[in-house]
Amino acid sequence: MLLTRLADVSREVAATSARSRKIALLAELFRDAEPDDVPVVIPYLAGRLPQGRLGIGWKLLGRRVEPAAEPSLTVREVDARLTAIGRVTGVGSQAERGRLVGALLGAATADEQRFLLGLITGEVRQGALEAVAVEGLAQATGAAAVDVRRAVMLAGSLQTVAQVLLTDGPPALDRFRLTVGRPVLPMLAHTASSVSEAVGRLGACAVEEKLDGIRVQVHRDGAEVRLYTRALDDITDRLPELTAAARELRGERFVLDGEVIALDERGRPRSFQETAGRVGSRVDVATAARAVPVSPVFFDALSVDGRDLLDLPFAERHAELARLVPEPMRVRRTVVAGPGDLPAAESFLAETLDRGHEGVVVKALDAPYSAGRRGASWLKVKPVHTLDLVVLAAEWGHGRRTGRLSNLHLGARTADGGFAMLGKTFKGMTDAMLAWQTERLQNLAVGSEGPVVRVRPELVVEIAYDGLQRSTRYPAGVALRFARVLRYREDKRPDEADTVETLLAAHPRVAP
DNA sequence: TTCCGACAGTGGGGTCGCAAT
DNA sequence: ATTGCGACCCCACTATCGGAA
Repeated sequence: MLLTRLADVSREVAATSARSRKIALLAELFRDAEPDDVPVVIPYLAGRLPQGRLGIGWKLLGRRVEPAAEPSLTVREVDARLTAIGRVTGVGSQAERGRLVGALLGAATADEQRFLLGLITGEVRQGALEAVAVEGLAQATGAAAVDVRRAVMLAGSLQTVAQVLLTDGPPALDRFRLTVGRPVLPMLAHTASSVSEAVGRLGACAVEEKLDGIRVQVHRDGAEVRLYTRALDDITDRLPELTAAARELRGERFVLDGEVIALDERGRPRSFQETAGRVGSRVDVATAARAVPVSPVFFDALSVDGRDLLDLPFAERHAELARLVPEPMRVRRTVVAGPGDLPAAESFLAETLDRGHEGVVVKALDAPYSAGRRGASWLKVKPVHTLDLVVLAAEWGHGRRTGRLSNLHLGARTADGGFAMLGKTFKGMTDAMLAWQTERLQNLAVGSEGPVVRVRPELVVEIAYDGLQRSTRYPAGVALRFARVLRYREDKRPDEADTVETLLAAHPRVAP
């Protein structure tokens, strides 16, 4: 199949807003793909490269390449050339990758270039990614969409499911079962604004500590242990203490879901930055492990001794977990019968925060494990802080925000009467707010550097954030975590905005 | 007819490791 | 030795479509 066909379909998918039409367009393309093209065509139309990331970003792609006049590239040729680019390493590799990718783009028409650039940078922006591709695949093969989706979650990969499905037909989907050693996409949580809202929605539920660490899926089959991240990257080699812990558990074969976190001598959580730095260290693991030891904390069991537990209610899965894993290695929790038990749930949240953790996850006791989905049966609750800050600058947006001033630079007042930048945010704005702030900020503009428009510090905005973190980038030595706009405060003058001093006083453990 | 779940898009800060400077 | 870049951790929120209620 020619690449130009994919570029055309992608453009058509982007041009239609109807999801059903996007699905139909993808289905038609998948039906036409030859078996050998399938492993490439399916991931491409789901917006991903089958070989994952190639070490090529915007900087290496910055130079414009003269497009070819006529399409000639086949998808298999493109795939082969990208695989070759991904294999280039060592001294001079950046220049060589740049040269190879330039040559590839030179063989592509303007339309094909747009499509390839989107794929390589991971930004296809066609309003259709994996979920729509799954539906398209189902439509192309006559399989039920739910069955295809389930197979993808269990295989952890759309591509392998697509190949089996297109070669052997819908009955072959039965082959995809939870297998020890093969990671499953983890279940995710929605957000609730309070424990009472969460318990009100779920009824009988478990209220569990939410630890600020890194999600980990642990597979053990006899002596063999494997560890996977939320995106299913294999991180076994980086966390020897987790492998050892898994070997000490009583079961021989299991799959557990949990969090890995660095704790101090008193058992209090260290900062997320320390945990993430440790889990990210992969060259000198022994040294990193001595400096920042980590602990596993489990909260779910997906498979035990050959039994697939995914469809069991959470209460039963947890009973299996409790049989297998001793209490210190399980997440702290309390079980409540419903809204009548609200005080117990709320005091559990308060105690959890006292212990230094970030909040709780409220989980329905009767819910199955919805692999790969943000099921409504897990609700996280975290305290939200707010500040009134001053807009120091704004950046022009991309995509659907093109032509709008989008990303705000936020400052708090300093002792000397100036402002210290604490971070940026693009979150929380409605289309109406974007239009309003674009107009308003342009009237306050005093200059610009690249995409950044500096403004007179006159506009006050109320910001929600999850906490402070240490920063080497910002002048106060701290940055806001997950900042988002709540509303503009036109009733406030900039000299009424919050100060760095009060912010640091509110977060004494983070203050430099 | 209205409501709501699921998706895609739009980016944020930090850290590590590798290659370039 | 330092800097720049890309990959991945963590993540919130709005707009939209289309099926559920």
